Amino acid sequence: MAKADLPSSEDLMKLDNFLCFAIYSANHAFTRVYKPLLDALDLTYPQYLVMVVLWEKDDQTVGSLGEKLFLESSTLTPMLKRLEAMGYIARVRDKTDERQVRVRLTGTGKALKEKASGVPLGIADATGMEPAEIVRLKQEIAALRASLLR
Amino acid sequence: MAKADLPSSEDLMKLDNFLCFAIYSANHAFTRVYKPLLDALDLTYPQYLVMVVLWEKDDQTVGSLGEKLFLESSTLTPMLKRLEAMGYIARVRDKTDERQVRVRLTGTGKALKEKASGVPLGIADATGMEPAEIVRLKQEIAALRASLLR
DNA sequence: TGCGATTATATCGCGAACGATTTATTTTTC
DNA sequence: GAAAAATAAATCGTTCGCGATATAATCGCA
Repeated sequence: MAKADLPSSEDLMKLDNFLCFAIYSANHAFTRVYKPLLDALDLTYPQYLVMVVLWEKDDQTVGSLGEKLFLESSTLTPMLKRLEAMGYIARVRDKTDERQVRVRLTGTGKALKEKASGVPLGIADATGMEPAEIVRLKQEIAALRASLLR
Repeated sequence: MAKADLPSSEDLMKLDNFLCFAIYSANHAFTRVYKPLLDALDLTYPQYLVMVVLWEKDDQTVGSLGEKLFLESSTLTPMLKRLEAMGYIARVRDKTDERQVRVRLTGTGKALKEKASGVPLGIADATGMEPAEIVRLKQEIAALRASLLR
């Protein structure tokens, strides 16, 4: 296949032409780049994403976190228990609707935000991309996600 | 933040501005889209990727598969055992170098390629993107992956 | 030749991630 | 106002994914 050509029908079955694999493997690559930065905070990459959502808006339900992160309660519940055991968050049943669990940052959890403040720039640096380029690519991929979930 | 602006320093900590999260969540979205298509083949999405690599070139070592898929032997070994148990592949020690395990398609495994032939178009369809656009985005993300792993 | 270093795969423990199901609570409906 | 439907989390079983380590085979070199 020449550089500018579209994949032929047999090329459709080659891994290197898979958009999904590019995303799959880029996701793993991100996880690796995050690892050393997050080790200092005692967070895994998915745990860090949860903390980012809570730093943005404290006191959210499990469902609300799940909507923002596209995760199920079956994934979040164990993760949140770990974050609670580490002392970063507290999980409390909502008094007015006992079905819901509200997730709140502890003092330690709030304080962690400062320690994490350098992470985004470290990551941006590792991408080797310009800020504007990052924003554009991010938007394209978010649009793709929306199409896939439609 | 206005649409065309770059993220300000406080915006850097917002999930919606994370390129990594766009990729992370798009990856999950792909997994969901693949699910119904792969159920018919009795394959998970990562197992399907392994089969794609083998359909492209049969008789590869675990290490060779790992290089192409960016996966460790600790991930591949159990996956390959499952594919073997399903009868799609065979795992045999290399006679000339007993450290290596060669992974080969069985007849059933080869035949599965036909059954899977419609999958790529089904996925392409779900992206809602034009072929040329898919190729371009795939290349950009592959380049990003390369930067991250540098 | 033989022994230390390297290489290839496997094993183990842990943390995601999901679908299916369960439990508990709230809301709806009759 | 009680039974039925809906909602929110949690639980369970399975699969991925990795790092650290183990095991086994091969290589390098004195």
